[in-house]
Amino acid sequence: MSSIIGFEKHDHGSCVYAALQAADQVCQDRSLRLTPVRRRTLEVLLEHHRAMGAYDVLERLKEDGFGSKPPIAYRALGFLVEQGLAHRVEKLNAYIACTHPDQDHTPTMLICSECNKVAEAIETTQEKRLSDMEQESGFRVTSVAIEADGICPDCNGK
Amino acid sequence: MSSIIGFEKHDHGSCVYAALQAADQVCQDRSLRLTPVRRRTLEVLLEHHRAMGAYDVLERLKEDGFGSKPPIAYRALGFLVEQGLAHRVEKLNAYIACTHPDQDHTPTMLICSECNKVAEAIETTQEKRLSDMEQESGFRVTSVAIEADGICPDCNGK
DNA sequence: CTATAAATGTTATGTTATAACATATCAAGT
DNA sequence: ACTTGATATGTTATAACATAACATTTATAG
Repeated sequence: MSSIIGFEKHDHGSCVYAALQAADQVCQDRSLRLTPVRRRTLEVLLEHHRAMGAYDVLERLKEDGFGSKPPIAYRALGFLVEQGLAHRVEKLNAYIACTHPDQDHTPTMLICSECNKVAEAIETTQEKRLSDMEQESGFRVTSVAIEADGICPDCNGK
Repeated sequence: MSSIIGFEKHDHGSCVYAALQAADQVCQDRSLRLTPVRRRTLEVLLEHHRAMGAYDVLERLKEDGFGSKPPIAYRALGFLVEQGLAHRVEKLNAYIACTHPDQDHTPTMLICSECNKVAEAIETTQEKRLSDMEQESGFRVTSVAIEADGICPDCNGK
């Protein structure tokens, strides 16, 4: 059983349902509000295992009668990302629903440069590394970026 | 001895000199031309261990009498990145000189969200991982993105 | 000394993102 | 219920990042 969700066939209906359930739970637990825009934004992202640009999301929201200006989408996406319900895919300047929002994790994104599909790998153990996942999923890696945000020693000292 | 270059004090003059030397070597080896714009672009990036936006680089190039339109900078940066002489920092939409252009490597970028300084960690062994580097460098990680480009199994099959 | 390829340069435009401010909605305390 | 303070939504305007398409120049091989 692979820990990589996105490439192989799966019951997408329940995949979506579970994600929305998880989102409700997360918000309840944290006393946050999964408002209509936010929920809709997540639904839109959940439709396919692809990253979507903020403007594409916005387009969809606009169709549904929500606001039509960039901040509408950026704020909803920002909320979802903050809460771990979605991830930002830096290499694509795009956003994707998280496939396992319950666990705290470092997302590892496998981005197909042909079809643009994106799968998210779960680091089940500390030992798992990309080459293993490559084996496991049949994804052929051409380049990797690892980027950590944080506070450097100098700034830490202050 | 740490494998992370950027945060701690070092002889920056020789650091720059070495990088330019390496660049000359790389281009010679590959029959590529380190033209004036390209070399100057690298020099500009090498001035500090920070990522620079393409437009900031462009500003500098313009001052030196090179072309003043975005493609000038993007092309030079693209060349440097392709040849492994610089890296693109996805989280910042910015570029930084590589601190060890000789070795083929997966860059791991440590980005300080306070001062914007960026250090590049070398994965000396397969075993090294971020938590170790954190220990070693005093960099406190708040979030990590691991992103792999490649070809997914579906596209691979075709 | 050409012919060809590579690199540089420009114009124009496309894409992604945020600051700043106005309005509406919610939730807690009275 | 009513006010208040916080949170969320919405708008305008603009900033920041990036590339397509084409013209011109410069290097290099024949």
